[in-house]
Amino acid sequence: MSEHRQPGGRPRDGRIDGAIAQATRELLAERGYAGLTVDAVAARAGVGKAAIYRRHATKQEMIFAATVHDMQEQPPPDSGSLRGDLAAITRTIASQLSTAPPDVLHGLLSDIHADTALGDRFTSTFLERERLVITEVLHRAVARGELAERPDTGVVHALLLGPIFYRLLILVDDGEPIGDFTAVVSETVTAALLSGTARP
Amino acid sequence: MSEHRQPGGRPRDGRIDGAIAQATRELLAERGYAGLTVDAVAARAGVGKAAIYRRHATKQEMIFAATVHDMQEQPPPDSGSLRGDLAAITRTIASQLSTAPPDVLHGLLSDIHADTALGDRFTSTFLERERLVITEVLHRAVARGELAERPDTGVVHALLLGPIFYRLLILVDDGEPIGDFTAVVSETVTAALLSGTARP
Amino acid sequence: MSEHRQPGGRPRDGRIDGAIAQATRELLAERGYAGLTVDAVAARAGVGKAAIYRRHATKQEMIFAATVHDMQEQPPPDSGSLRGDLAAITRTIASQLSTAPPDVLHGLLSDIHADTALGDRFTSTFLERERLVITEVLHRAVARGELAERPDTGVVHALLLGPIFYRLLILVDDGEPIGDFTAVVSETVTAALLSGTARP
Amino acid sequence: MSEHRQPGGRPRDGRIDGAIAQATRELLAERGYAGLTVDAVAARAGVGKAAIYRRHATKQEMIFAATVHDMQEQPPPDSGSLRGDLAAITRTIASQLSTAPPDVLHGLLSDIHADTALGDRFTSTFLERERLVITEVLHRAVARGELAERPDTGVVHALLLGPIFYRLLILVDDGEPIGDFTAVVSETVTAALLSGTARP
DNA sequence: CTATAATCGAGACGGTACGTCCAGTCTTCGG
DNA sequence: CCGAAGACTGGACGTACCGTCTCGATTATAG
Repeated sequence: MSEHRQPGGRPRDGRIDGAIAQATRELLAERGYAGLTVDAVAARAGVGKAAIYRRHATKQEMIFAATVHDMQEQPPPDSGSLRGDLAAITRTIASQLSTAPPDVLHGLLSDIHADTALGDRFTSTFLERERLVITEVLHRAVARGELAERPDTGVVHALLLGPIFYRLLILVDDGEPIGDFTAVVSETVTAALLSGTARP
Repeated sequence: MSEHRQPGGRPRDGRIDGAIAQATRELLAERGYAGLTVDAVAARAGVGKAAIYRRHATKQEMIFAATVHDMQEQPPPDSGSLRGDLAAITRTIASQLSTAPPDVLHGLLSDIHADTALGDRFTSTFLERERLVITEVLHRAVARGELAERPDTGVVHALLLGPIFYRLLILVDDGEPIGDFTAVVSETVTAALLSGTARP
Repeated sequence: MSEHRQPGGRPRDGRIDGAIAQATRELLAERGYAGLTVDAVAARAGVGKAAIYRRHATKQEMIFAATVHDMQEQPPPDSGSLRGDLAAITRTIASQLSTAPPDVLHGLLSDIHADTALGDRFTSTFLERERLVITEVLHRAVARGELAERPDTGVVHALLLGPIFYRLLILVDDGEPIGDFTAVVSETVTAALLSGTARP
Repeated sequence: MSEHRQPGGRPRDGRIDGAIAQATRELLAERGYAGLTVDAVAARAGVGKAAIYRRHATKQEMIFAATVHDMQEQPPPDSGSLRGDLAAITRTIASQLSTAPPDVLHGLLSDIHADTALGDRFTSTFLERERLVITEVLHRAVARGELAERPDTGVVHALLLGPIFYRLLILVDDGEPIGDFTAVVSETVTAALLSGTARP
């Protein structure tokens, strides 16, 4: 859904992309994922449906673009210790996951798993990037001498982010502040790694 | 959606409930969550749509009933140690989550979070039961003297089941056998609890 | 159900109106009034149901539009005598009523009397026009000097068209050719008017 | 739909027939022909649906029985003249047609023409009886010497009853009292017959 | 300065599914 | 067997929404 025109013809109006994204986010907040219709987005954005479909192949792509647009994970600055690096990662993920309501994230995940193309985009945009971040942090720990060998990235990935997802997307209405929880998670995984427990 | 019959009138045909549930499961497997239609379920089950809607208010309720029908978690038999109990829990959950394809579970979670009524049923049917299981296991560990005080159930809940969900529903296509992974998870959480790391 | 387009938007495809009307007429002929379904009309016309409901609020409106589309009665050319004018009217009505099978006309009348909006449209489209035709013909007769005063239009209306309706829609399967009968009717009414019998 | 029980088993409760008929008539008056449902009739009559279908093969038969149950035309007492006899017939028919609202009669006619079995019953119950009445009256007139030969019954039938139907079922909302109109009709037909106009 | 070409809002199009409503049948219980 | 109650199949209804297409009007670059 990009790279599409060389000269000739009227250029796309850049403001429209923003209007679509904003209308999408507003309507998701107002009516929920299931209640979102493309017609409503077009109306709210003051835009024709064709303008939307010229930019996004499906409704799901549109939502994807509008909600996760800039979630591009970067490895955290080296904090000097594995403990600090993992804590930074959990905090970042937790705050990103908190920006959208749970029903939107579930809807998105559902559509992602129903559509191969979107699934691949999701994997390469997020999961792959998360893997890289974790691999980098583990690499630092090995270089520092904190870890004797590099643990399996996939295991750490699930161990570290799984509880955050579960807490935010499944349990949802726990009263406790999420900050305390992320600290427990990173601390637990750090301890497991340092003690060699989390070795498959 | 239950207990609504006093005498008089033809009783519901119990076989129909089963036929609907089975047709739903078959079609979910064949066509995926998004491809499931109520008409197709009715046709496959050899049943009128009215019979379905007499039992389930919406398509989502029908799927919910058909897929999670008997997933009623029981506390595992006392294995004699916290380590053994937690390992049993992760194995059970992992095997239950593996029975349905990921797109079905995501679809269901999505619908659950889009519908308060369904969400409440989900919470009380599953999450609450999982909480009870975990609370019971932690209670045993305290009684045994393995733990000095009872940790927060919610934290352990997310710490234990989160990675399983993440691994099965988000990462999905990891080559490794899931059994090894569940062992790592339960081992990690056990270690954290015994060492007192997972205290909020 | 008309005059609703200012610029903007794709214009209605005029061919679709025709396709709907024709499919409706064909299916009425093939399956009868009771056997007509909107889905079948859409399928036969190669058209979506939405296109039908964009044009007609209900199935009945669709049938109404398809069957009585162009039945717009005009006063017959002045034949020079009341007798000739009335004969022309009965012939016209009889031939129009013969174009649709009786079950269609009864179904339509039934629906018309069940729905005020449709009833008003029917009245203004047909009955009013028939009244005008008859009034005009009676006016000519007065002008010619055939009649001393103008008889009540409603009485003549029922006296002239009632027998035709009854014969075609109620008795139905009389062997005699309808042409002979219309002649008798117009002759009878003419005689009654000229002799002053039909004066209330 | 009759003649069906010799000994054995519980006898039919005769009061039920009446309750069904009355509930049908009430609901027709309240909700119109199109709004009548069998369930509603059963509920109003305090009766099971089976009791209705044990007595009437279809909803239409039920309505037929409830509305036209006793409309059994008898030849009017000999008034001494064709004029008087025809006037009696039109008055009787007009008063019978006025007992049910027009939408009910149209609905019934529509269903009658959609269903051969009902159509035959209608024909033999009403049309045939009307024919007999008219034939008898014409016979009297011939015997009296008022008419030289017996006119075609079918023609007189349509000529006499057609205007009444048209006036009551099609035009409907004419302000004039129907009594005046029936007089005009019978007078017109009488004159036509006596003068020999209505000869095919 | 005109021609070409892609854009825009608006909204109609085919298709598909939803959830509702009845008709007519069947099944239970009790009388 | 009759009766009330109510579940059953089957199938149409009218609504909603998706993704596509068409219209007339705009707005750039290319010639």
